[in-house]
Amino acid sequence: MATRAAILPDLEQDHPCFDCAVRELAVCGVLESAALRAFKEAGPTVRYEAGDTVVFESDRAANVYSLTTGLLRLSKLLPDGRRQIAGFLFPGDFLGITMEEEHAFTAEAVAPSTLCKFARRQFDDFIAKHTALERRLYAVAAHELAAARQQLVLLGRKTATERIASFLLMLASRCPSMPGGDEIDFPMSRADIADYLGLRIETVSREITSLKTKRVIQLTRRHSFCIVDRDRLEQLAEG
Amino acid sequence: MATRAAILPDLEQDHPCFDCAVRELAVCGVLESAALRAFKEAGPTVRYEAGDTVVFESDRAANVYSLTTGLLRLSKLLPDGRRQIAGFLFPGDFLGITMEEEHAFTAEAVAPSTLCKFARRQFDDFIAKHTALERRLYAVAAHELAAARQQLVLLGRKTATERIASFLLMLASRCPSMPGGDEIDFPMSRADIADYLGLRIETVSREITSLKTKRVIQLTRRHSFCIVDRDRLEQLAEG
DNA sequence: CCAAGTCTTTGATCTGCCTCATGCTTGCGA
DNA sequence: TCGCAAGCATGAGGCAGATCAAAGACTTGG
Repeated sequence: MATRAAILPDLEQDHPCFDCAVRELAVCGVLESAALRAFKEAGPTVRYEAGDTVVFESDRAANVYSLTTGLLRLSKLLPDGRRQIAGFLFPGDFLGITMEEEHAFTAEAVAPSTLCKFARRQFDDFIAKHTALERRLYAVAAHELAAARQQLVLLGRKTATERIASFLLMLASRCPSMPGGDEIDFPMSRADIADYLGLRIETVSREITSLKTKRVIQLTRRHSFCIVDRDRLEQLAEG
Repeated sequence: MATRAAILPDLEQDHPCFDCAVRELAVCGVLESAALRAFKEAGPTVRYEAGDTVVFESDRAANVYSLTTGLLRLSKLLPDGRRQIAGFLFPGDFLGITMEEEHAFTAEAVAPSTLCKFARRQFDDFIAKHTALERRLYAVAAHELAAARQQLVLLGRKTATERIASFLLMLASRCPSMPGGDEIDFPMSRADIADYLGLRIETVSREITSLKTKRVIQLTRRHSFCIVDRDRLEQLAEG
């Protein structure tokens, strides 16, 4: 995905973006040194602790964000308390894909997170001048759309076992494991997983136990696991 | 949504776009007469009958389309035959939001449909020269993303009754009824509805019957209905 | 106008996941 | 180190929606 060199030649070593681990992944990845400097000047770096709300659904969409470290969840609450998590945002992901006045979903930090924050007005002015960024944003939106539609297949047609297996494979592809190790850390709770997969926490717990018993995965700690039999897991994910 | 006048002053009366009923709704809505002429020259109008496949998942995404009349469904098939419909495309909708090489979903005609077809290469060249179109495409992608995520809430957390009620309200807002009348026509079968809502056809049929019995809706013919008690229907859709 | 096929409705029964209940584990502050 | 709260696991039983079965209701073609 990211093909250019990790270090921009003309960027000062003390610039906040200089050692950003996700610049290539993020929307900023398409910007040259000068454009990147101007871009970063448009907004500060902000930090949220686990559980904090970054944006609330129906709030005016006054800002957009680029997640640099941590994990966010995008969720919606029904009047009676039922919750659906529409997706998780990983480092490099963009928060604020909309042309509407209000946010449609709540974004909360699942783990301590840092984000680059931009006023939407300034952000819009900026992309109008930088076509590459505009195209990148479209690519990101198209990619998110395909991912959301893929999740529709999971929620509409997959069994509990298939959902859990699919979820673990997604984690494996998105959560970086220790170099050399194959242990995958994930900060979300069983409740988050349940609300993402359209299940109840008891079912999530039972299915994970079942995969452990069948020696498909191994639970190292509560929030980390290893894939023991990847083929079998992929098989289980498809049905 | 569409704010400009319905008729472009400089467009010839015999131009295929002249009496296009959905030009304002479609991506073309942002183009001036000259740009629109150039745009339309880039691709022919094509027609598909009910059941025809417009694009197949995993096909190379060589073309993009703008739907002018009819109805399409976007679907995905699991290896064992389970099907999920990710969405329906109504006149004015755009088909081909992706930066990938391949289509992720199959698009089929639910009713006889006409589309403006564009080679993707030419389409990309064109949008690079017309910023307004590029922004409009981003707006469309963002809108579709929000709709898909809203559908995730339905599939993950709503009951069968809530799903059907939500679906009927969506139809009411998107299927134009006869002027003066409140009868809503929809061409999709019970199987399509079931695969869109993550239910079985028997459940769809039972829920529709139940709403009819409760005098919330009235079934005029198999593929058309009237909303008798809209407040109640909206109440049922939310839970 | 009728025959044959397809789509839809309705009924009876089954089952996967939910609900409710309880105990266990883990982490954290006193 | 202990105690307590929050999160997680596990068991028993229930229910919404699936599955199986069969009978209407349109549609199409001869």
